[in-house]
Amino acid sequence: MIQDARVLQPEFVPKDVVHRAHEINTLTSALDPITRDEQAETTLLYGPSGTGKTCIAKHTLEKLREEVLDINTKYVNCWEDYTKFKVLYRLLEGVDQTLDIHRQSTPRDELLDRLRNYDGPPYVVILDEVDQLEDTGVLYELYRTRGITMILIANRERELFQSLDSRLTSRLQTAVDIHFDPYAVDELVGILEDRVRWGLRDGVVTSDQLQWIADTTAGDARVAIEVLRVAARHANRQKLDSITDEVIAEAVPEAKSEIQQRNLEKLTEEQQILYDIIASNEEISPSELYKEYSKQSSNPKSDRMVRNYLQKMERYNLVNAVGENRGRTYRIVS
DNA sequence: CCTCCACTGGAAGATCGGGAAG
DNA sequence: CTTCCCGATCTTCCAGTGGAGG
Repeated sequence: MIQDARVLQPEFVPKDVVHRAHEINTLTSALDPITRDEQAETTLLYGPSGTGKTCIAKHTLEKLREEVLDINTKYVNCWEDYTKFKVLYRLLEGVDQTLDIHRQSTPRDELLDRLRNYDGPPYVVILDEVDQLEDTGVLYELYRTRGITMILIANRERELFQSLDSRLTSRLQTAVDIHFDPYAVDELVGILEDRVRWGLRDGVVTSDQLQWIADTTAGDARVAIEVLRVAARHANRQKLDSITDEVIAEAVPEAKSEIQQRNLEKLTEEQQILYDIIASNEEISPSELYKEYSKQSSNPKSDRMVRNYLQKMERYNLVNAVGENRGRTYRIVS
């Protein structure tokens, strides 16, 4: 059934990307100055999840590496590395400058200084989920650092700019914007067909079935590929010769809940308590939520901290806050 | 209109835990 | 071992917002 499981993993970046030619071209020409050893403009990639932003950024950078001998690149996911320190640390990793960084011997701004002093080949960095940064001031610092070209990825343009440093906002007027729309059904089918061809044995899934998967996933390639992965895994376990309609029907909700589950697992114990309380109520007011939380937690944190947790859970898209001020209630994202 | 109050989120400082030096 | 320093986490304090009710 499964010949190469890697192509069904979420991080997989194909060698050949069939769609998004326009986006790739725009990004490629924005990065073109690098081939002449000149400074390239910052690029901003926007679009909902599963529209190929990360994939296209990585893919284009890979092509650039084939063309330019002397270049450093680095991918940083700001969701995982959301502090200024971690982002800078990752970037130094990309140029092998972290060897002797220890927390004690490293004064506060040493990391940035080191990046500034870096005078190697052009350094192109992808900062994914950049709106998740707790301190976006680091972007301004990086913007001012010669030799570093940034590719910034965010879900929504407006939300990104709200969180940005005003000094940076004005400078990004000249940045190259690339918008990503959800995939059309036939594009999504094409993407799935490629993955099937590379990763599964011939004939295990029909094109009608791929069409069906594409239809139910609303242009989100991440979810569509996850459905395919879950379906292949199920069929494999049940020792079937091919993926049946039944298997797909099961895989659709399961894939969606697996994606949700992965986010839930990132929550701390305290955050789990909050999530469970909200989940057991249709909606709940902040004060009631905190009262209940204090009762259930063996080591309750302050209400201010709980507000931080809830903010984080909102960003993970697990919890929804409806209304402002007095009227606000929290509920679970279904 | 004004006051009250539940709620938000920024700022500043305390505390925690880990790693390294003495 | 103790002491020191760091980032991360958490608390404390507080100004601001806007709806409810006089």
